[in-house]
Amino acid sequence: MSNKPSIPKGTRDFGPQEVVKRNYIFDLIRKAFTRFGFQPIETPSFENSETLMGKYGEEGDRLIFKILNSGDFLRKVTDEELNSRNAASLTPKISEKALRYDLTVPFARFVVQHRNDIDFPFKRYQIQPVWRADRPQKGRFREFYQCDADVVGSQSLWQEVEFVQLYDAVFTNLRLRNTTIKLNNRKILSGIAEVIGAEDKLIDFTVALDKLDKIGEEKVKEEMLAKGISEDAISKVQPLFNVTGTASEKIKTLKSLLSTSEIGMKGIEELEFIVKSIDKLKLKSAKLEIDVTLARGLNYYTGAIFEVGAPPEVKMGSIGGGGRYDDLTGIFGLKDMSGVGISFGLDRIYLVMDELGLFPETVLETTKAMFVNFGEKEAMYAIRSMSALREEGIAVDLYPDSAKMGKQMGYADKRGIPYVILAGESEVKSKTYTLKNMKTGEQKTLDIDQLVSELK
RNA sequence: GUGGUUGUAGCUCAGUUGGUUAGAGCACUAGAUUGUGGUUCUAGGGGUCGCGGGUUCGAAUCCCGUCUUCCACCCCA
Repeated sequence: MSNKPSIPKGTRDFGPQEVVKRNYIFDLIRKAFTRFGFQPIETPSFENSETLMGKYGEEGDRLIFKILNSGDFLRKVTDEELNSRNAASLTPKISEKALRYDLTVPFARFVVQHRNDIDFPFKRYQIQPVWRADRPQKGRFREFYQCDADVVGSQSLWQEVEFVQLYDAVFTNLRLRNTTIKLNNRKILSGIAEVIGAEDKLIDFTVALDKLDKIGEEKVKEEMLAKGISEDAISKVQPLFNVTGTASEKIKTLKSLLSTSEIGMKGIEELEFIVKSIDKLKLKSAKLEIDVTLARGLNYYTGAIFEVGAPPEVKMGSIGGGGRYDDLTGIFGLKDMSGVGISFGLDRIYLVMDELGLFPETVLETTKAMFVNFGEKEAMYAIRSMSALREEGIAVDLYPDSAKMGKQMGYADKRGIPYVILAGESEVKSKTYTLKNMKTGEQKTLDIDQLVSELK
């Protein structure tokens, strides 16, 4: 058993049932993207390292899977470089490619590279796997799918409004109720930092604030102090720790807190527009909630920030996120191209839906009916009949060997095939079929037209 | 990257302070049942106890290393 086969940690095999269920989610997301006017693109699994490196912060660089150069990749490395044992300086010399870490940065690269062929505003969607050299844990894998929709080339806040509706549409179609779309704005966070005079500590401040509902007010303050934010500054934003009530009450609190900050007020204005619009339009199953502690995500967000929380009865991190980035393509040399986008975490949505039993039973019924094999003549009759059924779009199968009935029935039962068709000597003679419903045990004799309409 | 946890049959797990030939349930195969599955009964196959090393007369059991699983932190979908 020393050669027991295995797969790398954080990766998974998917059996037929899992793939069918995953495809169910993929299909609904893809349909929603299409209905909202997005067009599909795909980018390579791996990019040039310089495209990815440095875009996700230091932490992100560590989590990017690097691909070793082909051939004699150590030839050009000097002894000195090798002996220095400095991974950061050695890595670019032996690895020039890396697996994509998300879909947003490759998309930015795509936009810049194809700018002359793209009609702006450009609405694209992309459903592909990404890889992170992370340590796996619940809902966290090293290979997972992201389903992204972004718009570039428009600063209109209607995009944000539409993205909230898109989230709502997808989760409603998945029958995933009680999701929470948390909304914040980077400008509000900048405004807060400005008010307390700690602009340079914006990241530290927001990272600490983000943990509020997890570790509590006291611990957050402790962390802020530890990061060098003054006690005076913290007390200035005391109201921030208790922003409660309705959306308009929250906005009111924020307005009084940030009245001196121009950027902060701009952020509130944007937030208010989105909230008021959604209020008029109404959501079907999701809940939109202002959350000023929402700060996670990539540093490139400059406006709205979204994050979707799973239904509260499931313990799971966020199942989606996104936001506006005014200058994403700037890093690739294309300035003033505002973008906004959202992402669905397919693998986590799957886990949540599985836990809540939200997959319709019918998704597993991939094959509708199976013919029992009675022998050569009968098999020919079955094959002929199957052609007709398949042309009608009905998925049917024939047990390949004329094994014992019990065995054939057991096979159909285990595969979850809902109907078995018995076509033996007498049926062949009378050009009929005995259709057995595996759930009820009920059987009836039908001709081909009746069979088609029964299985359709 | 830090801390903890896990690994015994295809699956879920027992296995005493180290002591003969490592067990159960489910699953699998065959039969009871020659045109009827999910229930039942009977019989059978299947494990160098994750891997490597050490201690010992003797290791699934103790020690070290390593890989893997799951969890928390960091960060994030």
